[in-house]
Amino acid sequence: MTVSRVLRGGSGFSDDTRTRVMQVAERLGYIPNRLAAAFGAEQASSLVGMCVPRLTSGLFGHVLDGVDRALTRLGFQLMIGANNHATDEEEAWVRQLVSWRPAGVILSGRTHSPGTVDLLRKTALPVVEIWDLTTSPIDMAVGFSHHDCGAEMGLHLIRRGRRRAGFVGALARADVMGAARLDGFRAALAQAGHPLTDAEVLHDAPGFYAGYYGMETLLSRRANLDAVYFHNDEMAIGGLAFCQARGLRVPEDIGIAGWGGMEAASILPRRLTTTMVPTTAIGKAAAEALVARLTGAMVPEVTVVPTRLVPGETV
Amino acid sequence: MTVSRVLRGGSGFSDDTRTRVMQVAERLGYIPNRLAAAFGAEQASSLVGMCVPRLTSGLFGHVLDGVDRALTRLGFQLMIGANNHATDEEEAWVRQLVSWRPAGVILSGRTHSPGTVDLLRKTALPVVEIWDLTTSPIDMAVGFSHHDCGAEMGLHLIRRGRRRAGFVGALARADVMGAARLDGFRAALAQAGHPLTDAEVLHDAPGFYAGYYGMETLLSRRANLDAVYFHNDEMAIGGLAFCQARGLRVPEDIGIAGWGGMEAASILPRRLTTTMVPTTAIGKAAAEALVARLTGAMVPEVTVVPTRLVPGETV
DNA sequence: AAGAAAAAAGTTATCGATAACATAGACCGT
DNA sequence: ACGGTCTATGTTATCGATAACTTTTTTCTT
Repeated sequence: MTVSRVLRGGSGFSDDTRTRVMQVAERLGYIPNRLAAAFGAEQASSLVGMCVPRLTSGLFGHVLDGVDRALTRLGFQLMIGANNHATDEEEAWVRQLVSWRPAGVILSGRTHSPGTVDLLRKTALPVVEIWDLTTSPIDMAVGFSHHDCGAEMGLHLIRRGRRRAGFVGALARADVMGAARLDGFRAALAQAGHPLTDAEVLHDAPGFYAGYYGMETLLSRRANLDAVYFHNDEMAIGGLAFCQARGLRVPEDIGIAGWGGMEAASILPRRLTTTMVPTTAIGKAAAEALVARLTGAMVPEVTVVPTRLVPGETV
Repeated sequence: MTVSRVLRGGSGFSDDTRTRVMQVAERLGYIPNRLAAAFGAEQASSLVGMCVPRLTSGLFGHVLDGVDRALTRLGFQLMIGANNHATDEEEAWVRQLVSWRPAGVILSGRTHSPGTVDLLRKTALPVVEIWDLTTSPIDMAVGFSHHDCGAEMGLHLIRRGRRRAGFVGALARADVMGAARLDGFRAALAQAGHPLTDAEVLHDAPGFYAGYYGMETLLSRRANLDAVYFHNDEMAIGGLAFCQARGLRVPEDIGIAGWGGMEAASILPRRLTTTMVPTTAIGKAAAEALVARLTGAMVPEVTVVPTRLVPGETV
């Protein structure tokens, strides 16, 4: 017990004892067994789980980074998983995670299987849902509205005089967040009296290639489009590449807009019109909300981290 | 014990008992406590730790993805950390990880603090070092030689008639792998009789901006360069953007080469000359080597996953 | 110096899964 | 019916940290 007290930095031991314990621990190369500590203790462990749609997404890399930095600073360890936009994969992962008795969980998105919600409610684990806001989170939510992002961009295109806008997405599986942007975009255009002309949604990873070929497909169907809103910046850059290859002038012949605020988007020959998403800030806020909840602090149910539409030179 | 046997799918129980156990487990929403299992058992847990330089790197995102997919399939959970290219941060992370008594560790790079190596040796944990090959790994290594990548690109530039080559890097902290590429590049050029003209190494994150401004700096010092090799593709694209902004023709006036095989690099107006790195394959191979070692199979100490120089249209 | 109070150190029980061992029951051939 | 063999089920001890409690030692007060 004295050793345990010293190593955890509590009180109830003399300086002399502390020194001796430290020396022996050092000499033996003693490494505490967190497994035993977490197992025995009634209280929360220092393990946090986080599930992202895909580990290869540039945006989520930054979110992960924000979460990891915050958690490391606060003395937590991060366990990650990917759900590939499938709620059943997420449920399988959450089930595994819960068996490790973590202190909390960070999920991405607002859509979860009933089993996942049930499980998390039953275990009463602190949960932060990030990325897409929901008004009734399982526990806490940190993010922004994808619907509003789409609507804002729709309005922006209208204001810039665009009248025949299209959309190119790559909603692999059920990427409901990309779909929410499309919904918002469509709604804003309709409200302005110039409804969405056409949408091409590929069943593919949302990368440069998908943008390139999605643009090609869309233009082959509707040659008279004057703007295209892409699922994300990578796809928009792919679309831009297609325009250059075809000799289409941007923004004179056609406007291009992306989403996500990829670094490359601001350094292209023409700065891409896009929406900046504060990825790292979201990760940081999510980690801090989780830890605050653990320490018993009051935490707002929903934290809005605003996005910012950046008018570039492509619309 | 009967319940434990049933849930782990062993033998020594009747079909009737299995059914009853399953039903009750289902009804109670029973979730096994892996903490207790991993704690009590002498044998390895189903936890694997992985440390990457930065979570925001596109390449490492793919490596993580490869590792995660393979481990999930094999029934393991992944704990991650970032070392920001600092061996002491890596050591701190490894120390935390080891206290969770994981089944194995995946580290990136061949450079580790003596404390890290000591700790891993002492705990006799299976270790896979990925990304940069070493001839004497702590335990196992999966990757390729960065030095060779640089040398190969040096030779390629020489063969394409380039005689005054420069290098632009962004070796944040101690990115020894980028430095290894520069070493190989420099050696190959020197051997061919046309030594490296100049190198600009920024202390910054290796992204588009750094490439753009690194190129600007390098050209302001040496206007007569006929080729520049970049730390990675993102920086090369940044450099390319600078050339376009300045009206420099690529590859006529100056050649540009990158590294990493970023997806965007193959869809740019001019396909970037770069080196493709089989990121996902490395992750998969690392995970499989680790698990093979755990099951007692013979595992080669060093697994070479070859890179491929892709001649594009920028040199 | 005696006794109270505080500080330091020690003891026991606990968490849940499971290895190792023990027992109960089923089924067999003779 | 009896021992032998096999299968199904049960019992005990264990892993390491630590909460809760007890005992020992030190310090302080009058």
